[in-house]
Amino acid sequence: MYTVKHAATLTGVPEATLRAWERRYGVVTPERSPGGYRLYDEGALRRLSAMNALVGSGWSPPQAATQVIRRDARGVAPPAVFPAELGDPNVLVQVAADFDGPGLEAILDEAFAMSSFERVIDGWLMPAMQELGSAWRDGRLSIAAEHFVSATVQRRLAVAFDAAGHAAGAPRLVVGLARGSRHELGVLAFATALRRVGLDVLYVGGDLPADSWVDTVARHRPAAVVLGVPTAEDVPAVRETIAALEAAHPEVSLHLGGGHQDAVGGRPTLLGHSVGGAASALADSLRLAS
Amino acid sequence: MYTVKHAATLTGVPEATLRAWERRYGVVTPERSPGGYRLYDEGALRRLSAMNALVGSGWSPPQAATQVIRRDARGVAPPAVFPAELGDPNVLVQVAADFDGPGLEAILDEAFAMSSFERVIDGWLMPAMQELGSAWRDGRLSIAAEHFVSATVQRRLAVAFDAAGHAAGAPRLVVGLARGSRHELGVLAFATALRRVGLDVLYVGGDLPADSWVDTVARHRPAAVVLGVPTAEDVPAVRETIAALEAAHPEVSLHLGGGHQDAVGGRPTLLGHSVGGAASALADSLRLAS
DNA sequence: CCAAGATTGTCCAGACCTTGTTGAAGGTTT
DNA sequence: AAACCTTCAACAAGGTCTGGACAATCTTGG
Repeated sequence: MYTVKHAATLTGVPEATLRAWERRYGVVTPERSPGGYRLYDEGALRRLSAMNALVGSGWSPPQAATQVIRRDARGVAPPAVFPAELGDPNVLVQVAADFDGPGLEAILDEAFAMSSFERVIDGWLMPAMQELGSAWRDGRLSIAAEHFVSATVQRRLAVAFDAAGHAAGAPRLVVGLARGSRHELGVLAFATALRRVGLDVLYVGGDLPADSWVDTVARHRPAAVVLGVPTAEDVPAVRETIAALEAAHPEVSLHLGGGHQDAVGGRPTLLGHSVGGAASALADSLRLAS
Repeated sequence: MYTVKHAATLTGVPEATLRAWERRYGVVTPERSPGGYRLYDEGALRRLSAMNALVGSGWSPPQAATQVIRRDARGVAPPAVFPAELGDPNVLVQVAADFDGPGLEAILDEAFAMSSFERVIDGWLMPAMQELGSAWRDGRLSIAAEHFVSATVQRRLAVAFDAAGHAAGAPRLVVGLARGSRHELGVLAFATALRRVGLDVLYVGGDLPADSWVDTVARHRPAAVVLGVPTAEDVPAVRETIAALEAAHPEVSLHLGGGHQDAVGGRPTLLGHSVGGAASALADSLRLAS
């Protein structure tokens, strides 16, 4: 149990505001000590952080409070809370089960308000999508539910990618997936992170045949190419694409990302599994090279 | 719920005008906060946007208002907005050839500023995408270029879909593609148009197997199901999905859209090839039925 | 074609609402 | 005693309310 001051530092909301939110919107009703001191528990803190995140991303306070209360009443825990800790990846599974569109939007708002884009992707979104995938494999979730969430998340990432804007004059990269490969989510997140470190990213999407990769590289002369390897089934097509690119453009530097990057082998650099880290490392190496 | 200022920025209509339209023509009657502040919901915003579009294309305000009100009350489609000159569909082919990202963004901005969403889709975007496809078939364009443009356009549509918002309480629809079907562009545009006529749209994306369609319908009991048939290859999977749905949920009404809707046959309603017209016709029939 | 009248977007003033924050007066904890 | 907490009142900014007013524009009758 935490006192007001403690709660204020943990949530980042000033004490007075904490009390005002309680009085005006009833977003929490903390226990009281024998002497009348507020005592916040973890749940209260979670709600306050959630409210703070929503308000921070533009929701009006009463709206944010209603949202937080409504969701809490239904037992869906908000994703993120404390400074260091991003939330439980399972929340996505729960909104997915309910096909709760507005709830999903709120959760994404909260999550992205909570921390940097890169941290949210690495620390929460990708694990949560993993969890979603295994919920589907376990039969806890229909594929339609998984689809619904993926589609919404991908739309959100698309917005982020567009918002990250163009960087003319910076080293150029071509980013996408090999023929047959369609799980764009991770590679789109990575493309966004690359834009955010100031690179000029050409995103070609999924399912691009090897000879098209060759054409694209011939035409744009990128400083580097990034291929996603989201599933084990993608490995052969990725190898094929790499072979074609190495034959036609031996000078271009190849990089692999995604869950099955290690299974590919060969010369390409492996980017690892941290979107943020990989993006800045790649930017550094390209800037050094140029 | 949005305050006046928010509503003004979202609809592009100045606050004072918003109030005047309410006072003079009663085009909306927003809820009020306890303190008397106007609170606009999604439906109000849609009506205001519609009115703004009509006024912008030359209608007198009272006419526009009665039109908007009548459509909302009876589910009747708004008349076609003025024949504003939409651009040459070939421009897309040209930016595609150059992989000109910023240029493409600019073209899309311009197009969507030109007229209503529906008109831009029907009168420009879909023809332009057709043109793009045939440029690729003729070898005038690499598949990578086609990909690049499709991916960008789809992101733009995703943003529009999210911006169209939720309509709680309205008839619900499930919209998506059958197993193996992956050309989401048209169906996503249609889903957006459906939201814009005030329906509660659950968009499930592409590549959804027949039994998942059945599950989704069982869970959400939509008033109608919309399946896209973008290519001739999709026909068998669409038939399979229809058969499964008719077996499990004979009461739900099925609708087909997309370029190859005619090839499917059977009982489902054909939506035709105009996004705007089909959306309001569908809204009309659902509202009559309920 | 012009003048009278209606319409429409915009603006204004003074009152009221919303919300984060501050302060005073006093109780609690250690 | 020092540090912390309580409530309640009040405040400053920023936003919004109403109702009227006004210039520009459109419509209408002559």
